[in-house]
Amino acid sequence: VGKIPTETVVSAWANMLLAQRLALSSIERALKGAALPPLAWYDALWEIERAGAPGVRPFELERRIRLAQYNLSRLLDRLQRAGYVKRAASRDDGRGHVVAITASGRELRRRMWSVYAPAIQEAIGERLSPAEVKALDRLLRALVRHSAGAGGDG
Amino acid sequence: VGKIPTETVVSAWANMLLAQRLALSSIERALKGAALPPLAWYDALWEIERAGAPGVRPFELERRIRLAQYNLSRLLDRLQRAGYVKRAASRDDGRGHVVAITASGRELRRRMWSVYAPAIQEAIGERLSPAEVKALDRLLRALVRHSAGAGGDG
DNA sequence: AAAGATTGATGGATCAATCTTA
DNA sequence: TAAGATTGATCCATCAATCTTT
Repeated sequence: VGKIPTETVVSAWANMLLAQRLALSSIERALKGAALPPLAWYDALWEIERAGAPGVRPFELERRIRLAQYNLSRLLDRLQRAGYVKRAASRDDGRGHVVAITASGRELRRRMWSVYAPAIQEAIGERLSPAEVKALDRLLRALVRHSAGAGGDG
Repeated sequence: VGKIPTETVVSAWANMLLAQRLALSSIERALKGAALPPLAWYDALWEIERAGAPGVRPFELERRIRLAQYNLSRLLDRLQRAGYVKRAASRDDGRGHVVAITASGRELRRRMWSVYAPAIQEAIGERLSPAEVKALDRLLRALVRHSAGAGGDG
């Protein structure tokens, strides 16, 4: 039997949904306005770029960006078709492969950040004082920390 | 030219994305586990129920739950087909209509809440102290407040 | 049998165009 | 012309099934 949340807990949840929806839609609008791909591409490219030259296994990516396996599979298809990543058979494990970013992928990631970063600043940085941002970061971190184990999508 | 966010601003944003993704997927999992429809149905039913007997215009709903017009139009189609809402021509305005909840719609909303509420408690209430929840609510409210005007989806 | 990954089918979200009345 | 609302086409997300290698 689950416990009932207080009014404040429900309010915090509702405001989190709303705040994120507002921020996300303004960020996506900014990206589209600059003729750039959606945010999901950024997340994937960023993690793949961080993995460097050896590349990264899809199942690793899956955990880092919290995307279901089949979902990631098709996102990688699109990124590959557009020339932003390359797939190569894994030496260690015959079942899988490794994904690496290309030069144009790095370039796209950089261009996306030049739009994404100011949009984050506008949605968060300009609406709270530095101390408030720090407090918010701390509270959200606490929410994430305790659920490290729990599933993402699958 | 947009300003660059600080590290803390970016961190807060990333943790917000992650925290919400984790909470949402556990909530959706709980609903599915109880053979109930997705969260979007709850939001719509709740606002329609709040509107009471006279019903509510879709363009009003659109603003309250922040859903694009075409998106809402199809969600209402599904709710209507399932018998949870009714549409009727508007007396005041020949262009539009009003939407009202049915008895089985109210019943579904109530059943969904009995799963949704404990899931919110688990995701937020049990991970922060009451004082922390209050602080989080206040900060998120500030993020929302300043963007009251800005667009939702369309 | 389980892990890594993909695929066919289906439903939902989005864009652009459309329709009706204000 | 603009507001309220819907629809056809298309793209993405999701489910279930499948394939290969461990």
